[in-house]
Amino acid sequence: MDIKPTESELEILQVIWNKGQCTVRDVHEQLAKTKDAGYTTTLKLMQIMHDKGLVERDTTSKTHLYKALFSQEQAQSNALDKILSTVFKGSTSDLVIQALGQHRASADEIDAIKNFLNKFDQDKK
Amino acid sequence: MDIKPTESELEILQVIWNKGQCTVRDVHEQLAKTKDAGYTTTLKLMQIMHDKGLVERDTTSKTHLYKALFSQEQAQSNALDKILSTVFKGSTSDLVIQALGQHRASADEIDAIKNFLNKFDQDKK
DNA sequence: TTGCAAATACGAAATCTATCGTAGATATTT
DNA sequence: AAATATCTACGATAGATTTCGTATTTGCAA
Repeated sequence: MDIKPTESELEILQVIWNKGQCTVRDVHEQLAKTKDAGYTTTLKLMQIMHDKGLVERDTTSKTHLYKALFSQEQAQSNALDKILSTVFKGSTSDLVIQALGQHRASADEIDAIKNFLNKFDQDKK
Repeated sequence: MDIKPTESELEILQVIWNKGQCTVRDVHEQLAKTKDAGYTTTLKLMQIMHDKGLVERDTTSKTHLYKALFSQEQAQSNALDKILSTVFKGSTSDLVIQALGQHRASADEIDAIKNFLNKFDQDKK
């Protein structure tokens, strides 16, 4: 998959990832909470996303149902690659440390990370 | 500062961050290593960046000198905020774990992160 | 079945971004 | 001083992205 969602497409994908399955109206109403764009704008974007293969849709009933074909994991991976190379000079540790410093993580989260690091160490041996 | 650098602008900022101070030619020659765009393209972009307030410039001599007004730290912070909200559902630990899993970190880097986490714990008490 | 509401399809305009050509200004070299 | 090289200024274009208006289709209700 060598297709990169645009900014607006990512916004839409977010909604779809959350609900699992969406109509255009679902997406549009969610977006309308923070943004204001017309309904047909959202529709058009979702049609384009379908053309690009970012989503699939079920057209059996009048109101189409969209599902994501582009996974959140893929988006995460792409996003990390990009900011690592553009603003972190490729330093993963810089990124991690800054992320932790900037956004209060809960004790549970910290534990999760520590566990991960320990497991990581073991794998290396 | 509510100005968001574009992709190309970030490429240019990277060069400026590294050198601290740049002429258009400096930037252009650096970019030319990986890309090919005309000199005036780089010039134009840097002029736009100046209009936007992303950089300042010293115009006392014929060849202008550019400095960044938008810091790398700021770019990092923005980038993290953005991908956290768009693709990581706000979960810092997901982001961190994925970053570490995806990009091999050196032992030193891992240590640095562990130290940071420990220090973090202490601060909380 | 007729009319209405809600959905899709589609073209086109409006923006934004990046690229480049050309003109004019400023230094440098011969 | 004249020619040459280098730089900035600036407008115009091309391409990508986003937005929207209008037409058409579909289902439902009166």
